[in-house]
Amino acid sequence: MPDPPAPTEAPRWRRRRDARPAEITDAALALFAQTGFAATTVAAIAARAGVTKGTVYLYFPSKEDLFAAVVRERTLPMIEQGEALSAAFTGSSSDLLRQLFSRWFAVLRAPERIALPRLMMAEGVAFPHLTRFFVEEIVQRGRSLFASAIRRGIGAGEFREVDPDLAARLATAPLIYAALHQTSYASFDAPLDADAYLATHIDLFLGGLRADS
Amino acid sequence: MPDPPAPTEAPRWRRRRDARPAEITDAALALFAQTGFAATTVAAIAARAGVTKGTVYLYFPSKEDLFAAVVRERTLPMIEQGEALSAAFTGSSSDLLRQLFSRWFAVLRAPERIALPRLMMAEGVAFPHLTRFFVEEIVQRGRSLFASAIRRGIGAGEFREVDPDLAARLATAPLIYAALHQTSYASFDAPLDADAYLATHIDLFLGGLRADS
DNA sequence: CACTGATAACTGACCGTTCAGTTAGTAAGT
DNA sequence: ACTTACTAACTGAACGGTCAGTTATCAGTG
Repeated sequence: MPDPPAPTEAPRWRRRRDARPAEITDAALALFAQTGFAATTVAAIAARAGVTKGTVYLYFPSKEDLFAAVVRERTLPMIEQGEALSAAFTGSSSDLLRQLFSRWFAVLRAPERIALPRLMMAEGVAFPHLTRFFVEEIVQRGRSLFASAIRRGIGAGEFREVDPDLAARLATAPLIYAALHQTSYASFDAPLDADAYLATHIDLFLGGLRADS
Repeated sequence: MPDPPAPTEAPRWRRRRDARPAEITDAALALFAQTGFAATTVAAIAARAGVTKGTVYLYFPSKEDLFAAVVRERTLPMIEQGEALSAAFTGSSSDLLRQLFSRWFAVLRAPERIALPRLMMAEGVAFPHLTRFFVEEIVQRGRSLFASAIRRGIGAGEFREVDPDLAARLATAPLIYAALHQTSYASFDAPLDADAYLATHIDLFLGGLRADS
């Protein structure tokens, strides 16, 4: 005869309404980062979050909305952190840029952090609303951070007269590109000494920006 | 009574064995560039090429092989062209770099050209074989092009002593990133003056590389 | 030049599978 | 006993890939 459930047996599941959304977005981020949006199934996200597919749809109306929630949740803090650093900084503009470079690069090199920019770049075409949000709230604000630092340096006579927006784009591109490269190509490419890369970038960039010659 | 087929009536289709593969890869590139690999259906590619799905499978064993064919066909010529330019160049290393920057950027900014790097970055994880090919035959060879020019400049005392490979990565990143940005974000971002961007990059980069101070 | 197979390029209907999203019912919590 | 978080089985649509049949083309024949 079949055993009756032992009294110590754990329940098949628990009701944890408050914890679910974060667990689901965590799982979604991890899987999106690994395999992309289209190639990740909702069932797989659910499984990783320890629930079933139906539960995902209790908290998020669609796979796309889940994606949007992940992007909003996981990218904004990064920007806000940078803005706080910048606002509080009192040293030279070169040093501020050095700080920004290092912090950003450290963050971006984490596979789960660069994943969202990569996803937006790769599969964003299908989600114009989300892309608009991402560009306005992340890309532009991130760039402004660097542009302000450069403008500050020009004002102080520390840097040459250059267009701060262009210079900011040029400052950030190698950081972002290297992070993208790392997740996509690194395993087939020659190894990259990330610290040396960053140091050389800072060196060349600040060298090109310096007010002399 | 039914009309007999008029003698001038065009046949429903033509047998054009030689032309098909190129027509199919053309159509595939256009659609992959627009919507990505996963989101593009073989039927849509076939329709754009003026055939039906079955025909696509007469020429390419699978959708993935079709993708591989597109990548191989459309990226290699770009590299070979750059290598030819570099080999024939006789001026200063700064001028060679200026040339390489301009040529590459012009090519990369064409939406259909940057599409493949973007696709490899975005969906390459699913195709390790293809990614290896792409990295070894395109990414590395492209970088070597710039590294050689930089090494040449260092040898001639024109540039500072820097790691040529790192510098080459830093030289190309802004070009590639801007091209990626253009196809993904540009319609939601502030407009970018591409010529000024390129000029500023050349200016800052060569400024940072110059052998003095 | 007209006719006639023979050949292979091409079609289109079909199949098996996968997956986003739905829902009727079950069990945890109170 | 009542509410609701959660499950699991289901649906309908889409897609990659296949294949039996159709038709354009052409060499060979008279």
